Amino acid sequence: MAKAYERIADELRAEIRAGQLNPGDQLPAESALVERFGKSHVTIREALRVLQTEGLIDKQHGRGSFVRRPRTRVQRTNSRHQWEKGRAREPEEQRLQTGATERDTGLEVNDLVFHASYREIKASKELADAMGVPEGTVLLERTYRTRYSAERAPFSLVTSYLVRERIESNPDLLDETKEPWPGGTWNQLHTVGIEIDRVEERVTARPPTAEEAEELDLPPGTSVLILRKTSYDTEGRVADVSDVTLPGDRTELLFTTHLERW
Amino acid sequence: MAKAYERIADELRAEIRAGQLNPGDQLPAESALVERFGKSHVTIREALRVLQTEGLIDKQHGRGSFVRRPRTRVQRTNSRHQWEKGRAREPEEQRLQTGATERDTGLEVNDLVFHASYREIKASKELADAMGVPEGTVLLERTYRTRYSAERAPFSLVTSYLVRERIESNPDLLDETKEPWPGGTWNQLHTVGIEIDRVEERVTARPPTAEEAEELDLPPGTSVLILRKTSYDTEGRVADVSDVTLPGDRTELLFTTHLERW
DNA sequence: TGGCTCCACTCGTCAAGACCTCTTTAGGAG
DNA sequence: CTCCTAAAGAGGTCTTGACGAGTGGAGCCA
Repeated sequence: MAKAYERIADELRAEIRAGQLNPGDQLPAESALVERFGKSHVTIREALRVLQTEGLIDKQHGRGSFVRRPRTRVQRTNSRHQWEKGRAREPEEQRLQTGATERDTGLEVNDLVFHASYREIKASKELADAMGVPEGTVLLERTYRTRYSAERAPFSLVTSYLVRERIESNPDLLDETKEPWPGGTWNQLHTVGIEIDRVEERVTARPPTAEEAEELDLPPGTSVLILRKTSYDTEGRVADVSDVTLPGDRTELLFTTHLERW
Repeated sequence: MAKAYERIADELRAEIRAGQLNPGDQLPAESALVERFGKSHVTIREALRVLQTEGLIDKQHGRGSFVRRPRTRVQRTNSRHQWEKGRAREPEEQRLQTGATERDTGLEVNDLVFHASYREIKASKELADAMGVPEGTVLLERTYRTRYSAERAPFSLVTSYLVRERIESNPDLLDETKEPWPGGTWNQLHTVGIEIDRVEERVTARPPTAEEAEELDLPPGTSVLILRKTSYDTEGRVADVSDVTLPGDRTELLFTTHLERW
């Protein structure tokens, strides 16, 4: 004896998968489903909630429920790192002309970068471990969002960290009145003679927090990709660490690995 | 005038974040929360549902609600590809001794591979594009699960594809009575002289489908990582394609990118 | 024509209550 | 001492019913 709301969810899910209901199509109104399944309002809503958290439908207050349309994804590649490394030592005028590196189905776009905050913090245990420094070490923390030109919602929330001590030899970098972007973290590192040798990227996924859902404009039934990027210099020391939150329904990470010959 | 269930969810969420409630701790019973907030059963449940889909709490029928404990993650690296490439040409006895490649916090483990199905299919439009062959081309499809030694639930669902024609020169590979595993896809390719040159991995994230949640034993409030791995041979042709579904709460993908020197 | 209001239709929130199922434990039967 | 059972206490399902709130169109009015 299966539960009523599960049976209803199963039936509607099957209809969507079978193509009886196509992306963008409106589902019958809740009142119609009450009739059709002979169950109460609340039970019908429970069934729809299941489909919503699966990301199968979008519910719109006052309008109805609709089969969700797949979103076009912005691609973020690891080959960009090589490109960014080169860019980091270009003179400033030149850097300003080339944009950022996100691509959308082959189409290159600039992202607008919104600088939100730039401050000094003391490394927590977790961060200290990640950066290979003692707990309490002074770090520079930069937080920003990137926004896809055409879209309203940001497509990434970024927090990046540098060890203050390692870039102190260039006093410009510590001047808070100076906008540290554009140029980017690697450019800062370049100015103090640090060369990046390799990048490690750790990827996980989870549901968005309430704040992330708000900021990235994520409807129920979506996930976020969590990416921690760690750059190492040529001596094997951690050069910088970035935490990136990406909308799971609009992002594709592309990693290319070249293998050695036999 | 915020909605009651949101206020309640916010308050409980704040308590969890502040550490008043620690991972593993039991939340007050629903009946106690009804008292505390002066709201009805359904409203309290609605609030808890919010926290559940955020992955903050686990609800256990008959026991109570508990603050979710972070799960230990199994790491899947891209450096494994190089290792697997070498392994593909080892003699069979030797391959059987070395296990698979998942690692758990530095500890190497064998995964048990459960072979589920092996069959021939005709390439759909989508797959044909991915493999660079005409639609309808005959493919070999293999589906299996890997299971982490200590755990009950699988930690990946895999479907991989080969172009039949390209491995026909080794009739052993087409014998359905022969277990194609272990050895792996790349070993099959090796026996017909195909060498892998590079691997592209595309990663996205979304909520699990009902079936994935079932198979991977995923509680509400978790995501899955979707990984499509495409291998290219030394002539730039697609050698094989694999679709992998990974539990987002138990998996960390680690990609290392080496940069060229200045 | 343009703009406004009203209304029908949609989904959203909340209540109170009945009854079910699951877990745990205490206590009794063997 | 072990095993079983009953009961308490937890969450799960579902109903009926009442409002609240967003959307969009029909029709009125200036």
